[in-house]
Amino acid sequence: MRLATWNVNSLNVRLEQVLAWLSDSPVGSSVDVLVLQETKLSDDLFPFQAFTRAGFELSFFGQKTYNGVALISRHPISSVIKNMPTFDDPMARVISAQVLGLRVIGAYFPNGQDPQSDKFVYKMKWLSAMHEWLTALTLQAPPIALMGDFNITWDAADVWDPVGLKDTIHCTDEERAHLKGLMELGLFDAHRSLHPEGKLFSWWDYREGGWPRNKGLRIDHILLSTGLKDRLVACEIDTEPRGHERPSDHAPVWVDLKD
DNA sequence: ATGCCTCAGCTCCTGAGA
Repeated sequence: MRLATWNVNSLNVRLEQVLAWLSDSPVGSSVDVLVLQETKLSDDLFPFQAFTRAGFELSFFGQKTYNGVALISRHPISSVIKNMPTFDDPMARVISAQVLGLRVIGAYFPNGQDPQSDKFVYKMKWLSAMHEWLTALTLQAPPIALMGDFNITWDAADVWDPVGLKDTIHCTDEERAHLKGLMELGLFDAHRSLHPEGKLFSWWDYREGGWPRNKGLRIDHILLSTGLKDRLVACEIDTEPRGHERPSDHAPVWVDLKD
């Protein structure tokens, strides 16, 4: 089973790339469940039929201009939850469903903008809410895959310039404490567990030649229940789409789990 | 340089992203 996450930075702009990735690319054509972030589309404008015609089941939850998430599956999905039941959020950031025996969660964590800003305060509250919700979920039976754009690096190994970017957004101790706090719930970072050397990135700034110079961050993650550890066989970042014409600034991240 | 790109929209500039 292959699960993937991709922040597409506007599904309106990236629709053809997403469909082509799912149908033709070596990685995407084997994806069973894909979660998207930053679709930036209200539900009435979501290109629902483009996916159903291609044979997918899906659920989506969005708003105009900002945020917006979707869960796209080649298998039946059930028990869809939009946002976190315990957190009244005006922004469309979380979608989850039961699929292939897993609770798959696609999440667009807040950016936070600047550690001194109100948006950072919101990010911290949102992270506390995620911890609270996952505490309840992990007490229930199914294994969990929490995937998405976390907007947090784990440590220096996820940062192209850890000295220059020390204590900037995505790299503060406060954000990282929240991220590591999720591991107390029995989750682990699939990518790091297979790539302990780090320095592999999932996002590159559009500015300053971020992509050609490999000046990136690893902020898109797949966290799995520890019970899935024996089934994990691969976790990779598919950098190929980042080199497309009009690319998203994020690359897809995927895991393979044994049946 | 509080910028550098890219995207959306109360759209030809501005706010936000990360």
